[in-house]
Amino acid sequence: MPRVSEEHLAARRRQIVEAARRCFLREGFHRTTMQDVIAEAGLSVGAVYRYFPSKASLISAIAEETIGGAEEVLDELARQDPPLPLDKALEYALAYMENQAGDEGMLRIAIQVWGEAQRDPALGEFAASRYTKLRGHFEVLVRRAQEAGELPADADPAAVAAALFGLLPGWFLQRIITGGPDVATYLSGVRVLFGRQR
Amino acid sequence: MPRVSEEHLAARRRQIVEAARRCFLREGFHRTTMQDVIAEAGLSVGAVYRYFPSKASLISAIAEETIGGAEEVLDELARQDPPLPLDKALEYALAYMENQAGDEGMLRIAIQVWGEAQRDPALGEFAASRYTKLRGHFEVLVRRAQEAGELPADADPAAVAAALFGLLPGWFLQRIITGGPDVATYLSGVRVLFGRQR
DNA sequence: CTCCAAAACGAATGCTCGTTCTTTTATGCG
DNA sequence: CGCATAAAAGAACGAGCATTCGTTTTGGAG
Repeated sequence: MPRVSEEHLAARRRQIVEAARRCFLREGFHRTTMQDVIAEAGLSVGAVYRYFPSKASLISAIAEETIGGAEEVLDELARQDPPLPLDKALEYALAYMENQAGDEGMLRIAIQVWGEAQRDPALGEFAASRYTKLRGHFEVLVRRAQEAGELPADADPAAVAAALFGLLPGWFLQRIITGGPDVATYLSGVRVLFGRQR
Repeated sequence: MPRVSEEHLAARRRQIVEAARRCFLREGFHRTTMQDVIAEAGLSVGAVYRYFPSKASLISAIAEETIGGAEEVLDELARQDPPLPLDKALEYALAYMENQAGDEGMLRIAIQVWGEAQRDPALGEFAASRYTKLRGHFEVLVRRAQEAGELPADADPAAVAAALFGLLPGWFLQRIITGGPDVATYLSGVRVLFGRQR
């Protein structure tokens, strides 16, 4: 099997990442063994190690997928023209979160990444930069809301973005840990706090 | 050393828990070994296993401490008379969080507990019930705010409480992962979203 | 059709770690 | 003062794990 097509290589890689995702979802990073991932992928030790030199590299790949999904959504959100009012934007973002909060969703993995990021410096830096970028998308929205007169012009966009952004993990943590409120209920609570139109 | 005093037993237990806390903070649950905790406590294997029958039980004890700290604060918050306006209450709660968000703080451990709670059913149920209780304290505050006319009487107190509560992890996650905004900045953003007085 | 290198395989390795268990120490009571 | 016993010690065990590496398979170039 020499020099196989690029597509073949990419497909194998996906096959392994998907297997890892299922395993990590089921058992968490530390309880899933390489053997678990290998068996789930239906491959051999050697095959998997050809694509990922270590378990940590597999975890990184999964972290990338997790954050990448949210990034796509928030990126599109920030691009909407005309810009969505902030509460609609929040609704849009939370709709994605609700999708990913189930047993199969990426958010359970995101929570594990946070834990891991605290002790794996490489993952820590990666997470820091990507989450900062994520928040940046909200900052764009806030600026546009200011231009539209929806928010006071003298407000600090970064601060408002941080508050809005915080409402996302604020929701799905409660959802995943406590079985908390659904998005509609949560949003109704947010809107009450927001005064009225915002 | 038979039948030693209650205080001695309690002190030994604390000694072990404190050692574990330091280790877990430094290396996370999975990278700290029992040997690490034992060495940090300056005790022997046998001594530690007399107080905690397993590593999981040590993790549970730490989880208890972590959540217990927040519980005390929010409990007191809900009892304040006259009740604090919601933004002041948030400020109060966030002040505690800021205290615990540093390298030595319990919030880093809380994040690990979330990951663990997803795969250890006992810890999962424990976290679910305790976090629900935590949110309940905010619900009390919301009801009182409604009585004071600070919020519309027809709002769902549980929903508003969830939104407020979500702002806490929303802050310290950003802080710990991305080095995010300090509490004052975050609060300023929250207040902008809140319209004005709320 | 041949041949070779890339790809896949999987047995073996070596280490780490949680836990057990036997032995030693030390305390308070009689 | 010494005995009974709780507490502490720490050597040893055994399972589980990530990773290595020598071997086998296989696709495609010539």
